[in-house]
Amino acid sequence: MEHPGGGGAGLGGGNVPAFLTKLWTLVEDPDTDTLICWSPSGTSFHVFDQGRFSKEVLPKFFKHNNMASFIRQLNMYGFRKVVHIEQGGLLKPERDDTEFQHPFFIKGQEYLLENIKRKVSAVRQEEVKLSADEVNKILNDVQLMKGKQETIDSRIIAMKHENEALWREVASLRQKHAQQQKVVNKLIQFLVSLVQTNRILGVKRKIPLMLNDSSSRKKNVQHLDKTT
Amino acid sequence: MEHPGGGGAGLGGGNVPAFLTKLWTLVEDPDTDTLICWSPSGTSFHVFDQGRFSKEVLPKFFKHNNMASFIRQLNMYGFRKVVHIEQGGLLKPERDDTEFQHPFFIKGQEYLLENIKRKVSAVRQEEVKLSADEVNKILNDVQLMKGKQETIDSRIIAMKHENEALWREVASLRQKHAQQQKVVNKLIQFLVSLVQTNRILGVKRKIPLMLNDSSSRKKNVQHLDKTT
DNA sequence: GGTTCTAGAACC
DNA sequence: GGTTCTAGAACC
Repeated sequence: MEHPGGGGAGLGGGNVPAFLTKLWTLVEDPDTDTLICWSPSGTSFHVFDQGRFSKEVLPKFFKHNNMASFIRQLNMYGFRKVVHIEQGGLLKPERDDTEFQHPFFIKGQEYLLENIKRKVSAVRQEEVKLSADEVNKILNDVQLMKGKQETIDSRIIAMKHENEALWREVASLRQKHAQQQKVVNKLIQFLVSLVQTNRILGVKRKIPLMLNDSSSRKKNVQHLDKTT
Repeated sequence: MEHPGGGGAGLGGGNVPAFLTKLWTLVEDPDTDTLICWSPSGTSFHVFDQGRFSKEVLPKFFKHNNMASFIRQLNMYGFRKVVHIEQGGLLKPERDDTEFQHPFFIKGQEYLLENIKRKVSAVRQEEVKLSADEVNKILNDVQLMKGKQETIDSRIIAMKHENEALWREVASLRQKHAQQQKVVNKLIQFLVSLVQTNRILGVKRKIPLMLNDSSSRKKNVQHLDKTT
């Protein structure tokens, strides 16, 4: 069913595209050897006189008579034109001779045809399909992120400074507190001695102090001790 | 000097590319009318029998005898093939007839040739020339920046918390300091009254206090007052 | 998957 | 800018 075209060369096996089976038949056919045939080595084929070939041979196998369409198909299947080095204008006044080749199109190696794959259609792979507009959008985003990072960086620096100043103030306040505590202790010490003196003198007076009040919040900030 | 090819049709004026002057000459030349000539309306031209045309006419004007190269040049200059609707297989068994047209290629309007411009070479505009590899590199950079920003964000949050705790400790310490100051004041007040009492009793003693010492650093942290 | 017209790209 | 080989893309 997948074997259209009356090539009739007994091409079985794998699913070989119609173009390849037709091409094989075309090259093999001795009747058309004056226009299309294997090269002597069997690794390529020649087309002579494109004008006659396209008008007399192509229509028998394809739905057209254009050499360009034939070449397009060859390229689509990975065939490459064989380029010849200039022969310095020898005897032959240049015969109309075009040669094509494909690593899996070899005379006598019919089974290799299965390895010739048609190039995938041009439906883009989506991956690289980026318009200039989309690229600009990405670059714009990057620019925005750059700006945001600079903003954040300066904010971090400001916070760092604020933090350092706070640590200094905390240290200062703690020191101040310790100093005051010393003062308080000395005062109390002094008072005690004074009271003792006064007691000797018979003086009695109530002392309204709240010495324990200021040390009750100490636990709140213990986890802040600098460790860095 | 910029006028090669013996067109000789008296093409003066602007800098018309050689291909266009040659093409004009070719189409005008009555000797080649059986192979290439104006259409009856003069808005396009026909090529008959590509085989003979490419082998007999092209070499006389160009450095090749390939129809494909001729068509490539036509397309390069913006010519378009004129596609004909199928004539339902009338009398003519299809003559080898190809027609091309360009809005500025009009019979008798030679001066219009200057308006036909060769399409710019395929040297990419650099802007959209991005390989998948380069795109991936950019996307990778964006990803890295994203990660960096997340790191910074969490660091900012940590610093913010630390800062808030510090502000709380500063407030606490200030309050503690104020409390202590009250204590100290009360102690001093008490002492003063006590001393006065003692003076009455004839007691004399030197008081070794350093009350001014703890308030001398106050200016260091004045700029930290919270304003938010 | 086949056919057609046009364009890309390398080389000259 | 010209020539050549190959590919893109639309349409069938």
